[in-house]
Formats: sequence, structure tokens, C-alpha cells
Amino acid sequence: MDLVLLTIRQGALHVLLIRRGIPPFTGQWALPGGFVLDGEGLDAAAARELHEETGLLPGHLEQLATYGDPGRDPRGRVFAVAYLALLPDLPVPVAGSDAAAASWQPLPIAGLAFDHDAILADGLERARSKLEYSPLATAFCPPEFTIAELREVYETVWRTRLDPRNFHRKVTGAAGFVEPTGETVIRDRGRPAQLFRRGSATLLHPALLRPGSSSQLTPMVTDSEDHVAEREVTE
Amino acid sequence: MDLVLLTIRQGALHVLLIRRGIPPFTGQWALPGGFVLDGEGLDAAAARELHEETGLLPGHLEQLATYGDPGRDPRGRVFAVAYLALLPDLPVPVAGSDAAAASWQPLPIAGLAFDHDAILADGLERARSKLEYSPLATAFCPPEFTIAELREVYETVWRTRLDPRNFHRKVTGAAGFVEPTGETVIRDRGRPAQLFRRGSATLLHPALLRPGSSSQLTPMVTDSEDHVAEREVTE
DNA sequence: CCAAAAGTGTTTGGTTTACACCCATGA
DNA sequence: TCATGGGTGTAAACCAAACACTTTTGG
Repeated sequence: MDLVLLTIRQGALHVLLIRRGIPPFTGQWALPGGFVLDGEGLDAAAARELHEETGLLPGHLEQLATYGDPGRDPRGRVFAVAYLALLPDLPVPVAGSDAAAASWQPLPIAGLAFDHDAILADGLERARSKLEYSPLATAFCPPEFTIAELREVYETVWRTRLDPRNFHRKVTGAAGFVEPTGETVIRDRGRPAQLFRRGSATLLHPALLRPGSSSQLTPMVTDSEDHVAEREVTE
Repeated sequence: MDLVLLTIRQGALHVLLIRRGIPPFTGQWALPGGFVLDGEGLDAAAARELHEETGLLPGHLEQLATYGDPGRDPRGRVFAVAYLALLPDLPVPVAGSDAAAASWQPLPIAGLAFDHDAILADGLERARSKLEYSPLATAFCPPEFTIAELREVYETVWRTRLDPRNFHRKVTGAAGFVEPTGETVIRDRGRPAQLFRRGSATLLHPALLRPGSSSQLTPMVTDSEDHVAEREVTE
């Protein structure tokens, strides 16, 4: 059982890694993991491991895939069921119980033990694509958040820039994605932002698609900000 | 290792099942499966099992999920990695090597051994959703096929009726989905249809979405065929 | 000629993008 | 007041559903 635990800290995607204290791959970074106990289901085992490593209850936890190629573990044939979890930023990195050290590492990262580079890559791609058609991005956020904070999640995970104005409309327009709390906050300078919490939807409609996945014609103007009046709006 | 092998026969979706010859669940239907051999990867084991059961090479084969809830096997804790394959209609159902009997069963079906009802349901849902954004429907077709035959695949898997005219345009308009062979055939009565083969795309763009997933307003007219002139086209 | 299936064209309406523009606050 | 971020309005382009209509065969 291996866990891909992702969070966003300081505007960058991080993954929880442990430094191995025993062979093989002693001293190398690896995904946290453990074993399934007697009488425990796979999902339950993943949730327990997650709690042991981070002290958190799973906001979102899903099975990723199972890895069992010969040679992935030098000790012999070992199968690993990988799980993916998306977590809000944590107060403390918390060290695992049995690991030499545990810490959040910014992505991209490579050189992990076993086939964990590949597992991490699969987890990342799964997270990226799930943001498109599920309201999962809220799992990275605290219980109450602003639209700009939610947009930062998308921009960080997709490594893209999104138009704040269109993003706002799409998110608030997708039924059940977010619900306003009625309160506002000032995060930085500027006009106060409304606070939202997760809605009840499990699927987004319409979906938010990653830019670049569509076949676009070249736009006439390539600037990224309003700067010149292109046209007078007569109203 | 369990296999969800789907095909379309006589306009209905079928799954390959074996009748168990040994306990537990003797005499009940179950998904075909087997064990991973030494030095064999998971994907390779699934491909080998598929070949043993059907004599076919995998057109499309992908890992579905891993099942390991306690109690799924009365003999004790057993983990099963499930694979999903979509196959063209086969000449012979072919009996498995070690199974008492193997045969294609039309869906829906229930009462399978172990947790195979749930595995089959997961496989079906995966197949349904993959038809939306991948050109996988062609895996159900022979090497050359007509657009109407491809549409039948979608209609069968989605249990929906699709507009033949819009479907034709969407399929031939999605880059790399299908390529015309240049030949035509007459399948039934009516105008001859062009033959196509799979294209090189791995992702559909734009995607074909299942009807009903979107939030639709009530249409003004509920008839299914052209029958009355609604409006004169002045041109 | 008629029925039936294949395939094209058109209209309508929703979605996306690219912006202009207004709003509310701290400095 | 100005800079800054929050949020709404709008037009062009694109996409999808509904359906009229043409083409090409068999009976």
C-alpha cells in the first residue's frame, strides 16, 4: 500500500515523502505506505495510513492503481496498491510513526525509491484530470475559501494561468460546485472577496477544461491583460 | 486477477463468464481469472489470461481496480486485480482451459460469485465513460466498419438512441477518430455506406458526451423524426 | 415509384474566450 | 486619489441539438 498525498503550500504543489530508514533504498525518499491489516478493507487501510502519517481524516481519498511489475522491489515480487489523497495545507508536516523522517517536498521531484516516480506521475495526472470534471479542487482548500484561492489551486495543479473573470463566472455558474457563506474577507489589497464553501455536486457541469487541450485558432491579440480599448461598448 | 471481457453480439452487450467447477460458489457464474506467474507483470498476466480464455490478442486492455475487502472470498483474505477488455464479436465463444464452461452472457446479469457483480458494474461504468473521450468504441468493431455500426456500439453501451446525422458529423469531425478506406458497402437496404478504420487519435476532441449528463431545458418538440415542416427555409 | 438508410445543410441556443468596465478597499 | 484585486457585462467564435432535405440503393 503506497500513498500519494498531495497538498498546496506557498503556491506550489507538494507531495508527502518519507526518507527510508531500512534497506532497500536506505536514505532515499519514498512514498509513505504500509500494510493492510487483518479484517481491514483497502480503502480503510489507506485511510488509516493517511491518519497515521498526517493526523488528518481523508478529505478525498481514492484508489489509483496497482503496481506489480517484476523487479519493482529488489527483495522479490511485491504488489502495491496505490492511493491518492488531496489535502488542505497542514499546520505541521508531522513525522510518520515508523519512518526516519517525513516531509512535504515541492514538485517536480524524481529519484524516488522503487517505482515511486511512476506512481507519483500517475497520481499527478489523475489529480490534474479530476479537477476538470469534479469539484475536487476544494479538497485542497480550507472549509471556507475565496474564488481567487480556488483559482490558485487550479493554476498550481495545472501549471497554467486562468482568466480571473471568466473563472469566477464558470465556478459560480456550475451547479453545486460552491455555495456562498454570505461573508467577505480581505485577503490582500483590493475589494473584499466573498467566502464560499464546497457545494454538494459530485460532478461538474459544465466542466472546467484545461486550456491547450482544445484545438484553438490563433487569437488576433496575444496580450494577457486589458491595456488598450479595442472597441467602444455603446450602452 | 479477474477479467471483465465485454463484447457486442446481436446488438446487446455481453460479458464472458465461466461456470465454477470447484468450491466456493460451485456451479455459479463468475468472471474468468487466474494468477500472475513468476516474472510476469500485471498487464502481461492479464493479456495472457485473455488469450487463454478467448484465443484473442487484446484490442484494448486496461487495469480497472483492485478489490480486497475482507469477506469477498470465504476462504480468507484474497486480493484481486481486475482488468477490463473490449473485444470485437468473436467467431466462437471458446471454452476456457480450466473452467467447467465459458460463455458470453447478455447484460444485465447478477448473482455472480464473490464480489464479481460489483467488479462487473465498475467495468461497465468505466467502459461507458471511456467511450466519451477516447476512440475506444472501435475496439468493439471489426477492422473495417461503417459509421452506423460505430453508432450501434455507442447506442448499445450507453443504452441510448443517438441522432444518426449529428453522430456522423461528430465522428468524422473528431480528428484522428476514424479514417475512410474509400470503399463502400451495402449492409441492409438503402444508400451504400462508406467504410472506415480506426484512426490514430488516443483522445477524442471534441468529446462525444452522453445525452442526459448535461442540464437540458425541455425541448419544444418531442417527436423523434422529421415529419412536419416546422418552418420554411428561405434560401 | 416508394421505403429506407446515408449523408449534408441550417437554425437555434449554449459555452468559451477575450476583453471593457464598474466596485470596494488600503495606502 | 490611486493602485489593486473582486466581480459583471458583452461580442465573437465555437460547439451541440434538432430537424429539413438530398442521395443512393432494393423491392
